[in-house]
Amino acid sequence: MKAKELVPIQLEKIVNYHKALADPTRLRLLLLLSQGEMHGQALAEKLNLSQPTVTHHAAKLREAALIKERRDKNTVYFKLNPEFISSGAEASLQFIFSKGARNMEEKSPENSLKESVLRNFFSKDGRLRQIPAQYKKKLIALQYMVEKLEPGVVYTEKEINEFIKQFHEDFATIRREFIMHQFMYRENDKYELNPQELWTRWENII
Amino acid sequence: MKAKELVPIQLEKIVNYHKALADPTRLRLLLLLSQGEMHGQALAEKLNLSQPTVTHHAAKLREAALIKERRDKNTVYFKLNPEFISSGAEASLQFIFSKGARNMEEKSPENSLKESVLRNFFSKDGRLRQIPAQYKKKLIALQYMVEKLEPGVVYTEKEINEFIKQFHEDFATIRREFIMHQFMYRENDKYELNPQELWTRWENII
DNA sequence: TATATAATTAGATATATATCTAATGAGTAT
DNA sequence: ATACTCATTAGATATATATCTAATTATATA
Repeated sequence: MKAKELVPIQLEKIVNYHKALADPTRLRLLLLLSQGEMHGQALAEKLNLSQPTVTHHAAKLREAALIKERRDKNTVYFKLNPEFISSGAEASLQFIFSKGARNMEEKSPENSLKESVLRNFFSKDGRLRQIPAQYKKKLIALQYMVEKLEPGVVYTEKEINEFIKQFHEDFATIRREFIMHQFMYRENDKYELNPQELWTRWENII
Repeated sequence: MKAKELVPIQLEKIVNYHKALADPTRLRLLLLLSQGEMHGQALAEKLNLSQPTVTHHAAKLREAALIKERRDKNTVYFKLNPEFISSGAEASLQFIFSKGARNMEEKSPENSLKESVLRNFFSKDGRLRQIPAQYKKKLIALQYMVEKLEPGVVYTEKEINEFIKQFHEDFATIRREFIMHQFMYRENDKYELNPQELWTRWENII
């Protein structure tokens, strides 16, 4: 747990899924929610926790997409997101048994390249120092950023610009690259992620 | 993470399963093992870790029954225990969706009773202060201890005695109780756990 | 017996995180 | 406006844990 390591997105997602479930309080919370919707106060009572602690756990579960929330007046109701609970389990099994990842070697050139690109072109706080000139490296950098967008969500151009500005000032160029290399799809100034299969390669998982 | 909480065994098992998978290094390790058996040194190299760190992770994975080991000369080979990997995932899904746990209430009398027995009859280091006289409480204490044994393992009488002595001096009485209440099965001074269904009740999970 | 190799244990250290209290924010109702 | 309620954020603290190096143990071989 010493150095802040650079963990590939897919791997990180699986880790977060399991982290979310690796705590007895959160499991109890989910078990409660399996009986139906419940709001924060009720959870705090039933679980014998303070409200802030419930908020804390809810945040973790939300990040792992294990629960959904809705707000009514000033009360927040939580409920399970069952789809994601099982799909996460499936994903991690697939990952471990590496179905379809036969031709993925731990130390393939792709991986060391990816590592070095992420290390060299991104600063510690996650900003892109400069857009790589070399084609392959540029793709790696683009993919790294685009993976932080939510699949299925329709973004406005403004939102995309803001998103890209997190990483680099030149949002116009990068936005164009996103489209050009098929990471995203545009219609009437609305942007959406293309299906991952279009741009993910198994080689990049580890 | 403040007070050392008393976590029921089944819940703890699911937590440990997910903890084991909640670390990128361990996932990489499993992914490597999915290609086949590998020994410690090789893992250390491939993962860029020191040998002690590999031992550390291997221990976690072994505790969660995710890998198996065999020793040849002075080399230890690790391999996946695929059965457990998927059964753990299944168990946790079952748990969360609490199939068959309909009649389990968070604050059922059973649970508060269990909690109070565990709190009052076991000291902080896990020893049994005294054998509860009351039937229901005695069962709870016995179950708590017996759950620390490994299913499927055949123990000698001596081993069972040693095991019980961890908790209480009077191993003879407790050993007899184990048999009497169907927690264990004996033949020719060999002891084995009975199938859990025989003595676990869903009410006791939370 | 002495030496070599692999693994584990012990101990140190830095990071992560579960929990609390106190303060702040958000929304409603009087 | 004021007070009330639920939720979140900030900050503090204790525990857990991932990693390393050094020391020890286990097994094999010369």
